[in-house]
Amino acid sequence: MPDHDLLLTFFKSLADAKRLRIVGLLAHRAYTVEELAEVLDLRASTVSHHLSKLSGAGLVSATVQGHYHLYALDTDALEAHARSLLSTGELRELAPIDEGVDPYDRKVLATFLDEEGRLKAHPMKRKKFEVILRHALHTWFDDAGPWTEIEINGRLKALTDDVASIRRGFIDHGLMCRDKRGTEYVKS
Amino acid sequence: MPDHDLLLTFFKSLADAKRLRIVGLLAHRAYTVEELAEVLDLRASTVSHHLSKLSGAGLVSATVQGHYHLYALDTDALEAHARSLLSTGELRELAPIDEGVDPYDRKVLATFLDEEGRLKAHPMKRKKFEVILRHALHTWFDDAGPWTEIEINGRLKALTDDVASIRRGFIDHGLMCRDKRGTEYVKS
DNA sequence: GATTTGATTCTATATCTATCGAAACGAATC
DNA sequence: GATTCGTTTCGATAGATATAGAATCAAATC
Repeated sequence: MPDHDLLLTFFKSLADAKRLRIVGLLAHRAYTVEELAEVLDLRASTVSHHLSKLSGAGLVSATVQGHYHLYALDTDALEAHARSLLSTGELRELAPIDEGVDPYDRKVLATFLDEEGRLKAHPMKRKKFEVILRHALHTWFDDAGPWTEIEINGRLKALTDDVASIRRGFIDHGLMCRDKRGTEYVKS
Repeated sequence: MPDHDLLLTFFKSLADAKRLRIVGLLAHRAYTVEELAEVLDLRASTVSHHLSKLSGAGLVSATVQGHYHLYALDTDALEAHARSLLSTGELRELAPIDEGVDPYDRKVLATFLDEEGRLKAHPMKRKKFEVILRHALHTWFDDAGPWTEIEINGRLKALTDDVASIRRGFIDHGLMCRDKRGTEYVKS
């Protein structure tokens, strides 16, 4: 799970009054589900739901003890997230911005990529397709290479399922070429 | 606004993917509403709504600049909240509980401790066992710690010969936790 | 003053989620 | 094995909220 989603589930898990109180209670000692239900004036099923959210964010964990499930706070996870809020550096990584990309390219990318950065449609115009190609090359092939076809396909999976079109595009548009034996690819 | 609600609005304000990205973007530089709308692919009115939430939590603030409203991140507010997550002490204040020996506890202690204050039997009920644990913690571990396992065993000898059960109970019930190296114990 | 531009407010809607009750489940007890 | 007890899962519902669009507002430009 990328950094962004990790932080998001973290915040979502704490964005509820009852769950905040649960964390507060668990900061004192471990509780069972029914104990929490009693204190919070909720049904056990509701508390269970809250605990599953907190546990999904890694904030609490249960140790099964015969009949009971003892829920305890994981203070380390809390600290880890808190620390990432203290550095603006980490915050910046939440929203990487493409410096150096010129306005036209940015516009094209915004049009053809969705929020996850996946290809929404194939640009018909050659010029726009090349913007996509350069973006892909810069994003997933920043190392020196060479790469096998399998390797290339694997990396491009993040962009689109139609990896072949992109791979062929790299060749056709002169951004990559094959080595002598034709088995491996390298940047031109 | 009490501590609890402050933290709640803080978490609610960040419990949204778009708002997290806004914070990430503002960590780079200040943005206007329409700039953000463009980048996030949202209407200006929606962005305005998000910014009002963030501003309600004190995370961003706008400086009016002629035509534009320049929104900037308030890193101090972020740090302040992050810091409160780092101390379990502050977390406990989220859910104050009434310490003090209540009648029920006294009854349990009378049942399971003999005249010398030694454990007559192991309570089967979890709740009663915890009464014993809290009593032991309060009686023999009033100092700050940390303690080695040997030290803990020594002190608990006054309570019972089966020191291991109690020591394990401290951990399982969230009253103590181990330090990083796992060699020493400290109150949670 | 009229117009334009950027931002906010208001209203409506579609999605999400907190909550409950019922059912299912697993472990301990009878 | 049947039962009980604590927990989780499922289905339904009511309340919250993210979003868009229209209307409003404020400042700058004409």
